[in-house]
Amino acid sequence: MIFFNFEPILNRTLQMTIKEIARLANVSLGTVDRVIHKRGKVSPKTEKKILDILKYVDYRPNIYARGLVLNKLFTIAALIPSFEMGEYWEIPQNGIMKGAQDLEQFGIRVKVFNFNQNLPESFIEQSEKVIALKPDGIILAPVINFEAVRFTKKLNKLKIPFTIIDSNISDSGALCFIGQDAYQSGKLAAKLLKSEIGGKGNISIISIKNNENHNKTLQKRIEGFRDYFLESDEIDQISLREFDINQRATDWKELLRQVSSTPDTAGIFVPSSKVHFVAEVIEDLNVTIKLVGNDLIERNAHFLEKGVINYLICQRPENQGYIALDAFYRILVLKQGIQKEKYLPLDIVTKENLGYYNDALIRLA
Amino acid sequence: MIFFNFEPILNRTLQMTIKEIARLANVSLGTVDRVIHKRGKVSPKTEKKILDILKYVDYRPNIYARGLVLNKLFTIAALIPSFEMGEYWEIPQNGIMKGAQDLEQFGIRVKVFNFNQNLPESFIEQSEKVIALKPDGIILAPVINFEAVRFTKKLNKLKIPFTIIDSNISDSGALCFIGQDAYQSGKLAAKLLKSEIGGKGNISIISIKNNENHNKTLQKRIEGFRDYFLESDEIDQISLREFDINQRATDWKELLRQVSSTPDTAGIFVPSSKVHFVAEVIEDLNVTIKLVGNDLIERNAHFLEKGVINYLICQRPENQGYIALDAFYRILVLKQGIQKEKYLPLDIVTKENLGYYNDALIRLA
DNA sequence: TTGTATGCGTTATCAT
DNA sequence: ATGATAACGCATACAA
Repeated sequence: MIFFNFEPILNRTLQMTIKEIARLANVSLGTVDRVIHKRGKVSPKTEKKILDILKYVDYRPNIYARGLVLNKLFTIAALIPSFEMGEYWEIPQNGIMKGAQDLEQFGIRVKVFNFNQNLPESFIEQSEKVIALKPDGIILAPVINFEAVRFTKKLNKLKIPFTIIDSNISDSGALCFIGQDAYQSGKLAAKLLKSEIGGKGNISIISIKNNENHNKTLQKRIEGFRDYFLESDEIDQISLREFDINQRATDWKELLRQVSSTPDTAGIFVPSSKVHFVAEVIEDLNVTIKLVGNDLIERNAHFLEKGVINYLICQRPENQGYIALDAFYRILVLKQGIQKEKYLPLDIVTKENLGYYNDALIRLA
Repeated sequence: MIFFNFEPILNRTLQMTIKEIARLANVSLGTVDRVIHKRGKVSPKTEKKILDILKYVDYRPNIYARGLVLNKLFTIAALIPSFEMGEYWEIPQNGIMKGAQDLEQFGIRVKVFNFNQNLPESFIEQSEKVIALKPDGIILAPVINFEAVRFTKKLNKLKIPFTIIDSNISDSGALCFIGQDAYQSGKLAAKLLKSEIGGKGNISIISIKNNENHNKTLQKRIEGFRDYFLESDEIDQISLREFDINQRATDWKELLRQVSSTPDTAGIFVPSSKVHFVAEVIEDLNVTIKLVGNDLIERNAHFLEKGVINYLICQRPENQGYIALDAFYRILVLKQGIQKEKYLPLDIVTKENLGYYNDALIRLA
């Protein structure tokens, strides 16, 4: 039987200081510093000698000393949708604010700019404010895809580093993307709903939107949902129907009521946080339709607890904001590298584990 | 319509320094320091004046400066079970090692002590080594309950602060507990299994153990599992059977095969990471029994992918270790407070979302 | 090309 | 009871 007993950390010697390295190399600490920061004006010979030592002792600067002397304040701008209380974007924003609190003492400041996700001109207006601020970094939620792409191009020209959260833009030049795999999220929803309805029956997919824009996340979730059944062998026992509801129509609630109560519906999938609107209808009609949706907002949690919504699939939106901020901390302050893509787990939330997702925000990379 | 646009951070003035506060109070910075650290030898009058100013400006020390001057190395000992590669405790240990890496530059060092969880004398031996090290803090996994309780009493006497992970000890005097709600975990397992078997049939609960000890976590999970059906209205459509398998018996695999293949079994719940042993049997017998268990270890992930295990309930064990370490960082270095209890979410892992749980470790509070 | 001096904010020690 | 000062490790401006 093999037992492990790691002790790599304790075995390491204490961190070397520049002073000690200077002594080892028989030079002054100014010279060592010039090598470390590649400021030149060092003879090739001594440079090599110092580099060798640095490598050998695995020199890592004392972050306290560096933080103290730099005494720098980094400003990060977050450009995310506005929201009313209880709506989805409140959660990522909370994560950003929580990160701001934690990282303030490390020299990271945050300014949030909210735009109306139904008005491209609002995005443009706020994005110009962001640029005027000349931040050290930007966190971008590209929910208005077309304008967001233009914005990223501008940022690349201005050489302002940025991270993307929520939904990705390919080849945007972003430092990293933090978000979800929407396609797989749809597949997961399909699996859960199938299990709930016992493997056969009619399923409705209902998209509820507030504008005409093409919503990538919604589409990918639906795609994944559909594909799950296409790949399944029980394809003939399940039939899918799709409905679109536009909240701008004055009678949208009535329309929603109609599509939700289509006869012989065993299950409904709403690929967004707006699933609670359908839950209201189902509760009101008092029918037993299994319901799966996305995002743990208060309204959805309410119906989850009541058993009207059966499953919610979540993407740790609070962590998205926090991690985006932490990424800048690691890059700007700690001068570390970070991974280019961070896909957060697709959490399955149900009545039974709901309680432990409410304050699940945890720091870590 | 109300839109939010938080900007609390940017509005705050730059952090005050002790020097500036001294100037405001017309004293030297030595006096201010004495007040801050309650070292006395300050006249009540000036003390009050300084305290008022400190409060007014919401003084927060510069952590870089403090870290630099303290230049202290804290040693944390982790006392956790030993493991063979791929076993459950490898994961919490990995989380601890990851935290050690991240926090090393902040002056936190970690030494891990592994004990054999089937041998109380091994725990005693390792716990004595821990005490001999005189660490600044201890992370304890009290899987051998009786001995662990005695150990915590000793720690309280010695005034060595400690945190508890995995399963709790009530009134132990620990700084905090980081773990799971085992009872609720069992309930969740019941819900999932019930949904999978379509709400009726025979279910077996199989406990696989390696010793005679009373295992609190296992018991609570089973309790929760049972209670779910007791509280359910369909109680008469489901029947529960319970089996115990002791791995010390030479023929335990054969026994496991027998209980797993009990006729008319629609579902099996294994309240531990050892569910893969049952999965092997089910796969071998080539029967369609729905299977739910705990913990995302490699062997279980394997059977999840194959569809032999239907659901795994996980408790972010990697984060448990990381958070425990982070707690000490916050207490010892940042001198912050922490919450006394941190229950991690009960994650539901299935074939469809498995991929995103593999590297889900994230820093944060 | 190299070495030296100063200061960042806090803590702790020493005089007064 | 209070004030002055050295030190932590690093970055940088300046002197040699």
